[in-house]
Amino acid sequence: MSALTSEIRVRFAPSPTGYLHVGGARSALFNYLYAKHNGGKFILRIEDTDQARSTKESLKMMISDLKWLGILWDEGPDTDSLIDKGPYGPYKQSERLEIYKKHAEELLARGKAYYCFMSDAELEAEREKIKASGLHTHVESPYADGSIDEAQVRIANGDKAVVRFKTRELRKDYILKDLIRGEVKFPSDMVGDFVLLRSDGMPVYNFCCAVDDYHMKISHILRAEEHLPNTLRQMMIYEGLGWALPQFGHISLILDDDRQKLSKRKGAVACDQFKKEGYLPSAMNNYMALLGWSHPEDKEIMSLEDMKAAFTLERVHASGAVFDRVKLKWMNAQHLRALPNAEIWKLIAPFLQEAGLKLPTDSDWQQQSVETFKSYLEILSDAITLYTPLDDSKYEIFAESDETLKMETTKPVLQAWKELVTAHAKESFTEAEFLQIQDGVKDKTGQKGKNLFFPIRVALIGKPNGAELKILVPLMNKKSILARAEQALAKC
RNA sequence: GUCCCCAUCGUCUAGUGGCCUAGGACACCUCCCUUUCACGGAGGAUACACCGGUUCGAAUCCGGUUGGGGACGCCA
Repeated sequence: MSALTSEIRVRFAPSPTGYLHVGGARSALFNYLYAKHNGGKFILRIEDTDQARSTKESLKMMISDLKWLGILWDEGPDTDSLIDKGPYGPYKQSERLEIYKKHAEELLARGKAYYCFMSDAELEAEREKIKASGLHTHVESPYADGSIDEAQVRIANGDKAVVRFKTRELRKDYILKDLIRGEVKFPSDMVGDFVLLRSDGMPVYNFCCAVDDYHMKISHILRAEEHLPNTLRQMMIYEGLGWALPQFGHISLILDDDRQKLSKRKGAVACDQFKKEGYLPSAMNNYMALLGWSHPEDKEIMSLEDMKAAFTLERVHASGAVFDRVKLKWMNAQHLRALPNAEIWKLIAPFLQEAGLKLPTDSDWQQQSVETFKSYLEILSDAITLYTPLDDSKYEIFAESDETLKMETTKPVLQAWKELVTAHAKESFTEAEFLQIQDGVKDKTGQKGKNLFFPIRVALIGKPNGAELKILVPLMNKKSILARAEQALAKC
């Protein structure tokens, strides 16, 4: 493959140890957008070498979250069967152990790595000693220059050893040309002799990451800034194995209000959580994209397609971004309200059902109700509060109605309201019919403005503020309106 | 502590030496629409961290200071 036609290949490489975090989702998004903008391939690789923490359940959750967001991959485990697809598999690191082993041996043979027999206790003691001395925190292994043959004999006899990369002879600066940060200079002693293979033979992150990126022909590595120091280790591995470096770009971190790395302790950070609260994937993507990237024409509300078309690394910037839930919510409302009413109903229906609300099933009513409540909907779960007053079994008079109920003028208004509704010949009300009754109440009692509307609204939805009465009443029927009027009256 | 990264309104950002008396969005305030609330519309307040250079000219380039963050694992 010539340099001119070389394909853009990027990857998202999560470890399946829990749900998908918004930070991870944003990394996945950027990779995806970069691939799609450039006609390249987006690969999903599973970093499951930490057997203690990786689970199949987590993998399934992760995949379902990615699927929900619509960030789909060209190579990697199939979304349903989890069976790998693509020419550079397997895509799960736990199935690539032979490859890592082979390259570790290569490094060992070249004198770039060594077996280290230090015990946990020895490492701990060494770290304490170094900490006291102040300088850096790298453990110096006494085994760095040991004979490999002798080490292998010890291992054959049952001793446990890790394979470490030897950094101490690499006295130089490594220059990374980061696509987002420009030139970054790492002194080689920034890292100590890091572990390649654990004592049980499982590879460690930096090693399999480098090996896989090479074998999977990854051209661009776009990942979060926290990986910047790892990049030095990976550069050393590439160099040790004589491989050409891919391009790197380190995206800023997503921060919490207190400017620390976003963490689950401060509220929802799992995509799944946002899904459950009723955020739309399109809004999530839109919001995440704008954390560190901007549209060339400053567009704010965008679809995935808009973003694919406009995404370039030149517009990704390097400073951290605070995750603002308020703006996310606003953005969700924008995406939601742009949808047709029937579509919105389909989205809120599961939330209403989950809340146990019994509501009319005819689609005209459903769409009309969406039209009525739309401007109050920010996230799908808001529908529950909005629709609850429409279910007779859930009707209650809220505390915020107290003031209205205490007004002297309220009782006569409610009595007149009840009388006129009773006199109404049909079970349902059109907007005009309601207006007529309302005028009747006005004439009978001489009340207008708040004195008129607040009591009626309380008798309708249990609180003085909310949607416009004339569009609310046509969503209700006579029987329930009357029952509610009784209840409100009883509280006067 | 050591190394690395970052630095424009409260927040997300535009800005790549003159178009900047710094633009947009969220949030906030005022007004309009509306006999409520929400939506929508119009307006307002609010920022180039600091100090030195370079330059005719600096938010933009360079150096330093300060502040914030990240990494220092047989986690990823």
